[in-house]
Amino acid sequence: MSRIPIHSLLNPSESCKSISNVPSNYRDLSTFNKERAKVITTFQEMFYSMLENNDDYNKIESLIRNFQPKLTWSHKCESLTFKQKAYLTAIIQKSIKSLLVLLKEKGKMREIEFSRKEVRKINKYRQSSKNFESVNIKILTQDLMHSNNNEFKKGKRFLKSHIQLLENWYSMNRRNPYLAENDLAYISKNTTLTKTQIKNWLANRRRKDKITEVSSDIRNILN
Amino acid sequence: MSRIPIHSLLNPSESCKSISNVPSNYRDLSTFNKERAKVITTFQEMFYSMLENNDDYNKIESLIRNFQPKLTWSHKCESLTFKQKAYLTAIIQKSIKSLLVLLKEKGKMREIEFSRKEVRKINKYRQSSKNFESVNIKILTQDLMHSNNNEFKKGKRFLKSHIQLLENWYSMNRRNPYLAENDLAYISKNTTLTKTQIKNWLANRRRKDKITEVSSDIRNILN
DNA sequence: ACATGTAATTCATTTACACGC
DNA sequence: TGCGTGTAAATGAATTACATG
Repeated sequence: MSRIPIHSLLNPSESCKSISNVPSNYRDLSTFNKERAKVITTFQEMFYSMLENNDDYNKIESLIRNFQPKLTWSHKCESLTFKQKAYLTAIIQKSIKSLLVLLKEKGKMREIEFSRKEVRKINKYRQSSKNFESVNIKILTQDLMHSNNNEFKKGKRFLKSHIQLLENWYSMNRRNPYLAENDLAYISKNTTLTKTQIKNWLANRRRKDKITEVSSDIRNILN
Repeated sequence: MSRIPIHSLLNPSESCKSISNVPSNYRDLSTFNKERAKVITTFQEMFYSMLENNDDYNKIESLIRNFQPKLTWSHKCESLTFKQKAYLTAIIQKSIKSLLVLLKEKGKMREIEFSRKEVRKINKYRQSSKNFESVNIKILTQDLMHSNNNEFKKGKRFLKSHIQLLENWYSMNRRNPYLAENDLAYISKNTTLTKTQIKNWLANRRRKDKITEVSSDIRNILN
């Protein structure tokens, strides 16, 4: 698995230097960077192991959330002014957000399963705010992009074996092709598909039948 | 031959109205538009007759170049400020450029049918020179202006009736699916396909048979 | 002119997601 | 909530065009 240079994503050392009022006591800043580098390394290991384990988005997100305070370590730097600390913190949090958005947009992750309400709120915001783009800093490197691991891209075909299983379930439940509790668990266990994917697949499958039924009706009328 | 609304492409009357400081003397502006409409009409006639005569790209380009001063007639409007004149001129020149780019990009133009040698020379040149775009040896063909009629786009499907005819010819000549003089004339007469298209189609058709033959051989071995 | 390789495009289909009931 | 429905985005096979030897 090719890796994002998370270090460069989250490491604000460049930004540190560009802070308007660099503290006279450089020792503190360098300590900050050194300590944070350790934290990032730990974070990175955990992050990638989660990706490799196909852990779900919620889990990864909570990892990131839990690491945020450690990553924004600046409050321990006593020689930094409040403003500088805030600035550093903001940079890192922005980077973290970018990381998530990026992963999602590039198909490396899928939508957080927000509540219905939240989803709508986010979409509204997305539509109204043109600043959304700027939150999503494109700090992306080629490495991440050329990895072919875009599991959650839109048209990405499911494995044939999974399709087979779904089709089997469907033909067996043709009379009432709607999921019961057990069904979802069963399919979920025997594939790597998420709950949403399974539901979507069935919705699309039902529609397909409907459409082809109609068109064959039309064909019969015409012939 | 259906025609592009060159008038609407080149006519900046809309833009005129949106000029920030519309001259107090409207007469001049309307004169400008009226006069220019005449020039555009003349231009249009010549433009289309060149297209119909299959004149080459250079010739058409020089027509356009020669007409530019007349089309950007604004310098004759005394009540317009210099800034306004410049603005009108810029609009029209932009439109003219757009016209050319449009014609090229929309597949309205195709390569001239050069001799074999010439084609290779051009391709060599094309590869070495990145400025080739501006040299551009393209001509426009007959009914190219019909907006849905991008005959020379690559993946554009032939008419079903034409395919039918070609397939019929092919199945009847399966033993020796190569064109004799008469064949070409026959197909040509009963379709709107060019000589090159027919030859290409047959080459692709022969290849298709070949491929599927091979794969059925393989299938037989495997079964 | 041809076989062949391959670029560019189209089209039907698959997956994902928004929205309203 | 789950569902039907509309539709966006991506895929992959097939089609057409063109380069080269």
